Amino acid sequence: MYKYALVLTDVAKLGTKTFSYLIPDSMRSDIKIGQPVSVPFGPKRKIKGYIAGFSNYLEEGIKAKYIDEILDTEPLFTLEYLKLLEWVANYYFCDLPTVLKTALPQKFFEKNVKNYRKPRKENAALQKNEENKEHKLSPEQQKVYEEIKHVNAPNSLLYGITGSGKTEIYFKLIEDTIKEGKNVLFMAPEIALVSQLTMRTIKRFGADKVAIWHSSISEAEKYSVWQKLRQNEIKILFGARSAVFAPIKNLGLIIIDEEHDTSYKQTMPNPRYCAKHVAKELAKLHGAKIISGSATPDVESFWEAQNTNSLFELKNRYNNAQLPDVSIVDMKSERIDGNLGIFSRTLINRTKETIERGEQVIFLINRRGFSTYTQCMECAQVLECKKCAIPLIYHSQTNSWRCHYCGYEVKHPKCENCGSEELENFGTGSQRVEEIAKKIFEGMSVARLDSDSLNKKNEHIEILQKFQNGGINILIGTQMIAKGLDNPNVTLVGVINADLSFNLPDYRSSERGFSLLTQVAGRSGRGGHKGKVIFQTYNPQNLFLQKAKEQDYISFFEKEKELRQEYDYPPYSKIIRIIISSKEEFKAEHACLEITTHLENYIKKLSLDERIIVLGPTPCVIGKIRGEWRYNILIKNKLEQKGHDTVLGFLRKIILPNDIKMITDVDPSDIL
DNA sequence: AGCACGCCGACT
DNA sequence: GTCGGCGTGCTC
Repeated sequence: MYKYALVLTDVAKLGTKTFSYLIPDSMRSDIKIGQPVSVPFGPKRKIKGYIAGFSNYLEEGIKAKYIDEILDTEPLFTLEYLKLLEWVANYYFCDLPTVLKTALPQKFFEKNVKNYRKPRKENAALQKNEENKEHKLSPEQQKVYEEIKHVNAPNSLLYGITGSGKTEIYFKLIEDTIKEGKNVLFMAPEIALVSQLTMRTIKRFGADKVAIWHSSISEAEKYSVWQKLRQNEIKILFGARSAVFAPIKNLGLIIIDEEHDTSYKQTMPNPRYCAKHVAKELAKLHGAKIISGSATPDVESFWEAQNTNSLFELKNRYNNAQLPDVSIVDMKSERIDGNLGIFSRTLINRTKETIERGEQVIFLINRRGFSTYTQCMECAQVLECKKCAIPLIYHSQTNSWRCHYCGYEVKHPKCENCGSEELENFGTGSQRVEEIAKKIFEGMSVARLDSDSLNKKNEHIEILQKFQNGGINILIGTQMIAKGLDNPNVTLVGVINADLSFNLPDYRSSERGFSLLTQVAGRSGRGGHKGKVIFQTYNPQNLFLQKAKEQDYISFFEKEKELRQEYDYPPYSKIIRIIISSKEEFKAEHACLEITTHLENYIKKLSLDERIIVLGPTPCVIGKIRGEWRYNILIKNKLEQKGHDTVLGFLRKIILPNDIKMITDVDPSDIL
């Protein structure tokens, strides 16, 4: 019997600390990990906390108080669950309360601590099993399914070209898992895809014991799902990245669809976790299997799958549909011939022909807004956000200039340098493409879909539905439309500026560019008719653009692998990025330099400097955000866990003045 | 986060 | 001389 309980308080900013409280004799037999308790805190406060462990020892100089009350005898989470969250906190360098806040429904943190198990009315019953016909796998699908089924590796990667029918294989595996009496977690990178998959699954298996979990689900709903999961009332949980934290019982299978997608990594607030990585830990806890799938896998995932014999491949499109023909149009020669517009003659003609045949067209433009920058015509100064070191983007809908980072907006800007109002918009954003397309393709129905068209609640869905029903001839969109859109009537995809995707100063920009272009190309020709894809470019010799044209992932991978190895990038190292920021530029720079020097010495002393490479300090590519100047250090760790522990151990000792901030991003998705 | 303690300006 | 400003620091 333990004397003390370790209580995790839900008071913010308390760090990783748990507080030790004496357990009153009356509670000793009931108390369990995961129970919410009320404890005295400070001179006159009582706060809520959760039991996170037990101990018989007390640190010196601390006098323990007694736990006040157990608020609910039923624990909210298990010890295993807590271990998973602790792993996240340790690996991603943040504190446990922060992880808890991300993982548990907000309702658990409400001040009013009573009434945990309010009975909730059932949600409007989802429609049941409509069709119950046989779902036959193609011989290729069947073969891959059986291979995956019998492989011993805990994580398998299903690499299958766009339209090859990965989902049918998932379904088959889900069926088997449920037959074994185990439950399934099915993740997709974003909410729209989660909904699509859920619908498809419900049609197939019925709505019984299916639930959804992502950031747009209401807190009340999350709470209700949480309770059902704990009662083992859910068989399949669909969700975006935050669903890895759902307390699924008896988990047998985790599916990670579109596994290349960077949305699996949380970039913004702590914990900056990657759901794919957390899923591996989760799977270990349950002895569950993971199946990840993509047409353009993450280079690291593919590498790992190759090296662990857990790679499975679908080489053909389902129903013998063919991959589209991809061609590259050189916009430089288009200019030489006197066409200064954003559409090449080829793209214009193909578009008209396609629509005349009654088929549909997609234009991809990887930039929202009207233009990409605005310049002073007197002194050539580019209009920038005062708080962020990035150009302001003109938006024609609101007739204003906006910062895509901090949301700052001006209606009547003047040149920062000379005060002139003679400003001109350069470059191409989705709104400009829309405006020009409406002129060129007069009489055809043109619509735009990007995150700016999400303002009105259902506009997004309405546009998509209209497009699916054939009511829109040409759909213009940002990368949003490259994901999952399955319209068999689309036979032409035009990429307005294919270079944009490759030009970011980031080690993964080739991967992202290749993946975006391949994914969007995959939207073309999914039905009976062969599709066509046109990449417009000013840089037709770009190697990765060529690979995207060939739609040859393997060859892309081989080339990219060489580059990664040469420069010690993942998968040949793991990256930890440290961002130091401050309102004063010199403070950020100075602190960053100091940390770099100390870190380098520390690593040298341990004789690890061959295997842990410290780069920096350098100003971040985006040098200022919301008035904070940013410097960064990049650490390439070739020692796996040991290197990771060494670096984080060092970072834990750093204490900074409070006008200087430090962000640690483990396995960053970008380094901008 | 709260709520204390603490050390400097305008009031009965 | 005291009431109160919110800066910093601690809470098992």
